[in-house]
Amino acid sequence: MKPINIDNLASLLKALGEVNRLSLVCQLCDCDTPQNATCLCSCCSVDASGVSRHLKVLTQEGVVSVEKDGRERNYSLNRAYVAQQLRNLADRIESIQEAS
Amino acid sequence: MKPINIDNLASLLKALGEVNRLSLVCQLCDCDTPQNATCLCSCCSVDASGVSRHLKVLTQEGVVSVEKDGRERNYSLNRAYVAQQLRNLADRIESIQEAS
DNA sequence: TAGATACTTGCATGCTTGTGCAAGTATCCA
DNA sequence: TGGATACTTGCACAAGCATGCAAGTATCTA
Repeated sequence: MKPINIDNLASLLKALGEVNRLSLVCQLCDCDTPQNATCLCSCCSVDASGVSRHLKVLTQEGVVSVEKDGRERNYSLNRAYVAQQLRNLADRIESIQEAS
Repeated sequence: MKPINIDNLASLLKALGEVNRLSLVCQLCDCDTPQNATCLCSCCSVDASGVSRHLKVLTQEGVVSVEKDGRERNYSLNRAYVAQQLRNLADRIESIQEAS
């Protein structure tokens, strides 16, 4: 079983553990193309500056990626990375470890 | 795909997204028998009252279960539940949704 | 019964975090 | 060039959260 870096994992989970940020992630789940910040504003109850800040946190944690296009920033979900982190923890939780 | 209740999931992730709480969870991962609070104190850098409060949060979120035995409380990880929640989100994140 | 052990809880404190507003930067287009 | 659009950032503020200490409750044991 892979070792888990608790600090890193905790900050990823913390990033996902805020309602508006999780809403942003779920919104991006449902899109097969990158979305800009204005579009993403519609799914959560904060103003544009709040969304900007939430997206910054998600970017820093590797949850989303940004691509600049003119005056827009297009965000896409790092599906494989986030899913892998979650599954890694799920695996660790479900299987009793060897004391090794 | 199962619908996800964002509020509930966010509070579960928030509960897991604190370093000391995640340490407690990882500690419980490695135990095949319930552990009491004193024993769990060793794995995180807070005093007994802090551990007590963290375990309370984890209990309220369904992450762990308590069983009282005399003056001790024995905690065990709700492995199936937590793993399922994490995998459910991972599935949702990895598969592009139908607009349906 | 008295003291020890296991855990919880009230209180105070300091740090972090989410938020809106207003101002700022960058880019587009007429 | 000048205004509109897209996004970010500084500031202020309120609320939330983690923490230790000290006191409290519950249970055990000598």
